Amino acid sequence: MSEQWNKGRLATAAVVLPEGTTPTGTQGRVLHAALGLFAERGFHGTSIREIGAAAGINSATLYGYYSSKELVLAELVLVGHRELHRRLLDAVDGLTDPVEKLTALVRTHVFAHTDFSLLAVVTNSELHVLSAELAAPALALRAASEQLLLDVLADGVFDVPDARLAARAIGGMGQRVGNWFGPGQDHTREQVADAFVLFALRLAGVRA
Amino acid sequence: MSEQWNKGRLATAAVVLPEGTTPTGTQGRVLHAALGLFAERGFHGTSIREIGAAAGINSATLYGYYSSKELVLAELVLVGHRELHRRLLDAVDGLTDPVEKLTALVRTHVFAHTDFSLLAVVTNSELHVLSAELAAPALALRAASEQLLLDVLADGVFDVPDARLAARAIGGMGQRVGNWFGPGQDHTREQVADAFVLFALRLAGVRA
DNA sequence: GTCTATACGACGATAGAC
DNA sequence: GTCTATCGTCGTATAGAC
Repeated sequence: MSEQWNKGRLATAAVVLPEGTTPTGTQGRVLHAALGLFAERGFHGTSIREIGAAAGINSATLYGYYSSKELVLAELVLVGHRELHRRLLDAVDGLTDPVEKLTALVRTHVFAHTDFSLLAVVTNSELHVLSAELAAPALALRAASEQLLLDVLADGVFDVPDARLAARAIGGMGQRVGNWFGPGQDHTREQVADAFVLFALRLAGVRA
Repeated sequence: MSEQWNKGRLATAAVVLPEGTTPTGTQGRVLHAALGLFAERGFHGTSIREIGAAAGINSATLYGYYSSKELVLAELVLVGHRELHRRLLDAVDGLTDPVEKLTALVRTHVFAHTDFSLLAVVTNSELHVLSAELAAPALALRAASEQLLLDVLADGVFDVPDARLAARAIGGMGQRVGNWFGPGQDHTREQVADAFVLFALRLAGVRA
């Protein structure tokens, strides 16, 4: 499912959620509506009435699916973190060579941020709104994803002054992709991924 | 001026603004209060009453200094962009060697994000709230700062597949520093800057 | 400059009919 | 499942006294 949207803190991008693992029907429309609005205006900048209108239902009907606005955000944030973590796990599954692993992780990270840029923005920039209890599952997934990169970088094959700083640098450059990648921009997702893989390998001291 | 603060989307950091170029007295307290609250809860998550309380004045008194909440944010966003741009200009002033220029830019960029992490976070993540008119001056400064990096990277000495993608990558890794750097973390600002300079040089194809 | 008091619209959420 | 109607609260901003 997709829809064009006009944003503000990000490039124009389609409102897309991972398929198969997210609700369909009215509940799915609610999630998509909330995703677009949260990405554009932020959680506190979006009202329950606006979400309802964008989903084609009355705001009161929303409460049949989610008992608070915060729970809508919690679901989006969890979906985003789950999708990224699942993809990263799949990407390194079966690989043994550290360079191949780093390549796969960066490539996958970039694609997650190009293919689901709105979800990435919401997931990264609105998580802080959630209560500690609601944020916890997402934070655990985030820590696990970071550890995946950290383990690869600490493998010994690479030449970095500090694996944690290298992980922060690589993670940061990938995370920002969600803020600028979009249709009105002249690089393909593959070009970005290829370039960022090269950057990450060089950054980690791999000589081509 | 500084004060401890407890956040959520960023590490614990002091509420600091550049000195000399920002208001003092009550107006200064308003700006500092707003900076801490906007960083922690976001613009829409912060009320005029909370800003007043944190500044030690009644919310109505605020309107003697700023005629709307949006104008408070606009000033912070402008201060942040102005400070970064000024520092970047100073950093490369007089330099001719491209490698030295890139080194100075990255180092300065990192320091701006370690020394004014709250301002960096607000500046980068709440700018989208402003109307086009109020955002314009900050966006112009941002474009100028990006161009500074782009010009250096396009100098010919470096080996990158695409200077714009390299600039995005370097900018992204630096920008994220504001979200995790803080007192409760075991790297000094110099360690971060040294590491990120090395990363940026390698990324740009400079062999050490 | 700073306060108290207040206007008034928008907010999240609920009750109850269909 | 979805609606209309509404509750109580909190939002930004202003008026006017001191």
